Amino acid sequence: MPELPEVETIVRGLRPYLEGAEMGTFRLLFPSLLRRAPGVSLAAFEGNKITTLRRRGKMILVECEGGRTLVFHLMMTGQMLIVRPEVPVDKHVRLIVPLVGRGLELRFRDIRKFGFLCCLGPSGPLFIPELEALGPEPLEIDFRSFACLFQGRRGRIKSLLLDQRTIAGIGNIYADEVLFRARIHPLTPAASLAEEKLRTLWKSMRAILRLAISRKGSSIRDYTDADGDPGDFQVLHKVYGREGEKCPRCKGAVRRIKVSGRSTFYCPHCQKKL
DNA sequence: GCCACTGTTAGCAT
DNA sequence: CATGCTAACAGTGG
Repeated sequence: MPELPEVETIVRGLRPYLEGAEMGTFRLLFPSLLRRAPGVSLAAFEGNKITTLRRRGKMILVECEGGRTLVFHLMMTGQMLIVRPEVPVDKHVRLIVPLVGRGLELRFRDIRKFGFLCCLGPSGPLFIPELEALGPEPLEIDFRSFACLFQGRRGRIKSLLLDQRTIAGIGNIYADEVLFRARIHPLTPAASLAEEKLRTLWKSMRAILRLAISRKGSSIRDYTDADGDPGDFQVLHKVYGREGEKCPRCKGAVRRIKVSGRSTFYCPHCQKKL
């Protein structure tokens, strides 16, 4: 579930707990969490101090002294929790990282086991394709560059917004919300969008993501930030999950279709097909 | 119980 | 190469 706004919220919540903290002995409860593990040991991170927490797309980067970095991806159900050690460890906890001297630990919990962790740095790889292949950040890209993303592309606009190599961090919910705000039909061939429409799309993308971040993301299913705050952007979802409800703009009914195998909500009246 | 559905992505087919 | 489907997994709801 976590898309860019949720991951950004999680990172901001974790910062005060993690930056400057020394990591103790890792407990890896689900070894498959570790991706491309050969030659990489978590033990190399023990005793390292965390310097900086960053977000890239939907990934969380934990940068450590000594040039090592932990890259987490929450996929659909991953959670990063800061808890006291006496809090019971349930069966979905995949990794425990004690924070030395703080009476707390970081736990990676993930019901569906899709999430992963990559270790970068000395002795391990410096680059991983997951990170390198990522497209630009939606809140950093300028309009000119944004427009170029869709030139000569044959895909439908929603599919491309979801494609992390095209642009990073947008998932199913925000793709629908952005397209609704821009009044663009999700099946519109991306290359057919006129400059004016693309500018509207760019502005809508920025507005929706910024608003969602300010509301600490959307509380859906397993999501909460580090402090257990579920966020409240979901009440502002205009179309996502609202099949049959009235469009807030024209009062017509919100429709649901499949695009790239994903549930897609839109208003057929406001978002005309080209 | 069974089946359909779920917010992501890699990998394979086209 | 680019694009589209499906499986990977576990839980929930009809």
